[in-house]
Amino acid sequence: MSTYVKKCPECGSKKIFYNKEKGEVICKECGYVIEESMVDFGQEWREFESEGGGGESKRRTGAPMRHTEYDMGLGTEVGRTADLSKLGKERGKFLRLRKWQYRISTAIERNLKLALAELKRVSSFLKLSGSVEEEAARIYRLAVQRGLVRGRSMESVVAGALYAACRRHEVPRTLDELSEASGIEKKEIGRTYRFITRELEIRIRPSNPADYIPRFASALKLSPESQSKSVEILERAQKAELTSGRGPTGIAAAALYVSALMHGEKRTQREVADVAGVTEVTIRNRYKELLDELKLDKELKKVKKKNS
DNA sequence: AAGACGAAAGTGGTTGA
DNA sequence: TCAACAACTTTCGTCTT
Repeated sequence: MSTYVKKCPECGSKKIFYNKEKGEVICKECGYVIEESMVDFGQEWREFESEGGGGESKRRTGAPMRHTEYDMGLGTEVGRTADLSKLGKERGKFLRLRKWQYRISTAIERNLKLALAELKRVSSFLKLSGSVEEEAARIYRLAVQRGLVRGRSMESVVAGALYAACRRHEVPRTLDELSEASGIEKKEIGRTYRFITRELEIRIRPSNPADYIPRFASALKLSPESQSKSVEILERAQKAELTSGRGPTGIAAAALYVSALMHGEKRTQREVADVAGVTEVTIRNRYKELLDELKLDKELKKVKKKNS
């Protein structure tokens, strides 16, 4: 998978700690800050209406900037109003230029229209929120501006942008889900995702296993109690340094599996594995680590006695 | 019979020389 | 650029419920 940190680049230690409040990833061994808080990609559009008083002066004219509109409501054109008769020799050049510009811009617009249509399709398939969709559109637009689409299919860049947007908004989807929704291979999405985030210098911190819990839990129809228990387990796992370098989905799946057991809502490893997009083996491994390190086996036995 | 468990070999990606 | 490596998967045999 993608960009969760495995080792400290400074001292090579694997003791890596993830501090959500500060948005930092720190090596416990040498204190090296591996990832700073992310670049501010805050929304361009803000609502000033509700503020009493001075709001009026700040308000923009015209429609809000929406990145999902294919040309943001703006457009550039080589002047139409120039007096052609004054141009003399330059006239031909001017017309050619205008034609060229027209061709290029319509080509870009067509591409953007297509891309945004695809983006909306995939995003509604995954039931993503509007703000994630906006973010993805922004990322895609940036990618186009930097010429990063060249040599890649438009669809894969869209998928990569969506994947990145989801993670920035801490509602991560798995590569498998993106792959299913977009019809692009997992590998390809991962590749373009890595490429565009590197080129655009979009910093994305390692995804937090807890972000996956709500979705997985509801897919498994687990009670809210099990769900919050699994989050608690995850917190303890982080403290025990069980999470760094591991696939976040596997850890989330194992935590859910245990907490379901503890609340008498047994799900098979296979069921959990399927919704989390990992194998039973991975769940078993994480599960075993959780029991060993967090002494959960005692709690489990208590529950078992209760039930018998 | 289904699910859980674990060993062994294979895959794709990262890292460090 | 290449080899070592860690995480994860696939496959399969055995044990448990």
